[in-house]
Amino acid sequence: MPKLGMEPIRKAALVKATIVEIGRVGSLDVTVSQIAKRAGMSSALAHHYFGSKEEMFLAAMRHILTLYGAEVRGALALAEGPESRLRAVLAASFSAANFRREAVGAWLNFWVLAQTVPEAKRLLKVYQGRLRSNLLAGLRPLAGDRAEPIAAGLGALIDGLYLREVLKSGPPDREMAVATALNYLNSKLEGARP
Amino acid sequence: MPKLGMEPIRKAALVKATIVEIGRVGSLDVTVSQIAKRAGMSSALAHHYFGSKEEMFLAAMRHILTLYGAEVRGALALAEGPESRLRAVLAASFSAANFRREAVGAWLNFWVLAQTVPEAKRLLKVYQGRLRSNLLAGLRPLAGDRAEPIAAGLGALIDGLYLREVLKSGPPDREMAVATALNYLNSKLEGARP
DNA sequence: GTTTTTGTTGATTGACGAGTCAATAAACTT
DNA sequence: AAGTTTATTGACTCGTCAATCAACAAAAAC
Repeated sequence: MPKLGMEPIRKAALVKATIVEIGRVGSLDVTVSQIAKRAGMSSALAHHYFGSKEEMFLAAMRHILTLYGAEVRGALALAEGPESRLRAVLAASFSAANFRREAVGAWLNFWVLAQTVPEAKRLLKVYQGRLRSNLLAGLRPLAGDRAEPIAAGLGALIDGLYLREVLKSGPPDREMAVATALNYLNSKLEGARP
Repeated sequence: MPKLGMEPIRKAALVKATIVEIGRVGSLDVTVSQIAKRAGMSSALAHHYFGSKEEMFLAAMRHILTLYGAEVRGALALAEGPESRLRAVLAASFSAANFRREAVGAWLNFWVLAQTVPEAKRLLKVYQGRLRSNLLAGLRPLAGDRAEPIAAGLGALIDGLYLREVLKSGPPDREMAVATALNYLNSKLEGARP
């Protein structure tokens, strides 16, 4: 029965299942068995491939971060000019894939994880750094010196919009989120233009 | 040895200890024993007064919310005119008491709790509603129709600034947080003034 | 064709933790 | 003084869960 080359497949399934389960349960109190079951294998196999629950969580974070990074890079590739680039970053941040309840719920819990697990903290900082530099690249041509604080504010605003999404009942409202962020951006940029 | 009328004292000690422990550990994975120990009693007594761990968490949330509400009300009482009121709300949100690592860490974890426990969700919504209406009261005279979206954005920004505080190493930077929020406010209001 | 590597799981271990209980004691009531 | 209420805890129950292990199966290597 055992086919070879299962490792990457199993790992991918586990990562996906981890995110789903965390999103579903709404906390990190997910058992390895739950995750493994959803991924269609025994909990022993999950341990076999990842060694520990924590490693599974970290792999899931890396995965989300990778997806997000790819999405941003893709959107950025099509954009021309600073304004369009900023818009691209926002669009990616609130894309259907990233802004769905499941992912947002997982995101929140990774934030909690970052309080305890240094590697998780590091990963979140990577995300923050990337977001910051993406925003700065677009902002500097438009706002010069004032780019820095604007980027900081916008970054916090994005995270805050994610946070609020968690509490909302009903379907995610990407429109609103993007509009709020763009709005912020515009009122900031108006001040710097003729 | 047993003095009477201990209930409120014990409960208060437990609530305080709950917040401290959640902030210290950085997650909701605190044992009742830890909390009780910090509050100077046996875990059995903690159960005696609160019945369950969840009730303790909720009491802790209510406590934080009460403190925050009192702080806002106090600041608001001294303020005159819409602008001053807005400033007061921001100052209270980032006051030394509310913006210390411990409280912020607990806050984040309550957000997680809200995903599972309806009463926690309700409490958080109360907070959001209060913040919203406080902001609106100050904003409407200054921005009219545009008050609504500005308040939504500002609310999310405040939550986002809290969130980012969690990841930061080093001491909390209230100055920066207030400045960022005020900055947001100003660029929003400029558009609405002559 | 035997050995090694890779995949897989059921069963088990060992720890830990929420909640309960019985027992003890001091204070208040009558 | 007898009875009741309030305070308090150590010991115990019961469940859960991460992690390990022994064993089995199939492919690959030799």
